[in-house]
Amino acid sequence: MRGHKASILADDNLRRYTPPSPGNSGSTLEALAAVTRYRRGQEIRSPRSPAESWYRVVIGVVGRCAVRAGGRRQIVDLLLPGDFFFDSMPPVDQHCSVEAVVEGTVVACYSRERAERLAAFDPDVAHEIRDMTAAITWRLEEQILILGRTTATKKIGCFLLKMAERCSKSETDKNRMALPISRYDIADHLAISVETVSRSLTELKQRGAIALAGTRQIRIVDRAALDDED
Amino acid sequence: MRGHKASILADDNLRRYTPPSPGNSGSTLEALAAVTRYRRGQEIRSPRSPAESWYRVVIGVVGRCAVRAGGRRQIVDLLLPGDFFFDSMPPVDQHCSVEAVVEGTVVACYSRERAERLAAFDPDVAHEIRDMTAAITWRLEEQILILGRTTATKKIGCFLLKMAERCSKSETDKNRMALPISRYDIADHLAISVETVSRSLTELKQRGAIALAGTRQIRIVDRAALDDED
DNA sequence: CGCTAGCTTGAGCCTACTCAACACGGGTGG
DNA sequence: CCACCCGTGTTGAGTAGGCTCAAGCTAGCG
Repeated sequence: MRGHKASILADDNLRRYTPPSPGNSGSTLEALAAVTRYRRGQEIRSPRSPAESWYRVVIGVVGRCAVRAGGRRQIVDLLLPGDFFFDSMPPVDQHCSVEAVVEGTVVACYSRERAERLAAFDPDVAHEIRDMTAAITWRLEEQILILGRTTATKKIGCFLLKMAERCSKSETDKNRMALPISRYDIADHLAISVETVSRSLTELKQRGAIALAGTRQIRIVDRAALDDED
Repeated sequence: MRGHKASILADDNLRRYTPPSPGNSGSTLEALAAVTRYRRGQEIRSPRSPAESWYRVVIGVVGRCAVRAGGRRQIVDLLLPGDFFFDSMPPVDQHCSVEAVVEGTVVACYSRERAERLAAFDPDVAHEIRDMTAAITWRLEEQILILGRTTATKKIGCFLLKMAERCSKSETDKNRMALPISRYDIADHLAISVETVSRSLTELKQRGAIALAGTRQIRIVDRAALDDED
């Protein structure tokens, strides 16, 4: 994106699909990053300070969840390696948490206060921060569009396309994907029941839109059948 | 928000719909604002340049819509006076637009490029921009939580609470609200049919959760019955 | 070997969508 | 003025899709 200058927040060592930007010596902000490994289901918190922090997923999957009073969980935002997220202010009425969705998830944590101080000096850092908040907004809007679909099968199809897009960045086959999360997590993400997730997948398989190898290996056969509009 | 210092982007002059006067020795960014009035359903575009812009709703309601192939419209984000929004990159597969939802909507438009240049000099402006993007993120997440509700009545109830919160800022009665949009727009916002919107409202009325005076005047009677969790 | 977690499939019920009809109000034109 | 139309809102009947409850199935693991 911002070509010539090295990305300060996204260290090449940690980020997988970062645009090549060498020559970055003495990155101030990266030195502040605290990289932590989490077990599945473990809550993600700032290890150094309870204040607001910025995070970036390095390995695995992170879910920003809201737990309703009835015990139902909803994964508001699903974060893959390279994605940024913030400590969110908890909503007034429902409990909100951030947790690792897969085992061995690795997250880099930055101090928000110091990052903002750095941004005040370096306009490029400020611009980069805006880019990454734009990415957050973009993900959320896509999620709203998915949730607005009429049937569960369309939601699943759209979700699979989006996940394939995000999972297979800079990979050979954009139609092959190792689904990183369980059916239960998909259900909580799309606000449908697990049984319906399973039924929709088998329906898509029988319709010839996708092909399954095991439960997690998914190959997209007919893209048009997946984003099939109303 | 930011205490003693006056907000630069949200100047009271713009709230009163004052066209920017050239040579104004006041706020730099305010002078860049182009304030335009829109008819209902009219698409909102930058009047001065096709480049990316920042907008703020002054009067009325703005909807950021996605139109599917089947003709179904979805209002991804609903913006009330004081809310900011950006030109969004159109999604690849579905057409996206920004339009005035009520007649006589007034929108202030800023040059993104010049605002960013100003932000590079003034850290307070930069912080303010971050605050306003955080507000966008916050709205979208709330919308996802609403769409994740199980039944249409719960969606409507949650939506009413959110709207009452946003409509009656700095007003006397937080339980009384003049609903600014039609049932059809609510339906497109919550991804349910118009008939279901109407049915849910009558159900809430009969249940004693709300009281209706006409079709748009709504009084919230029992808040607990509206955000009733699963 | 039994246990558990993840996944699938079936049966019945309930919700929301669709189609349809009707009520109401504000316009416009005869 | 009334007649009419159109946009909005409400209500009803029938249908389709998703949820719940329940059972079974597989794989990994102590």
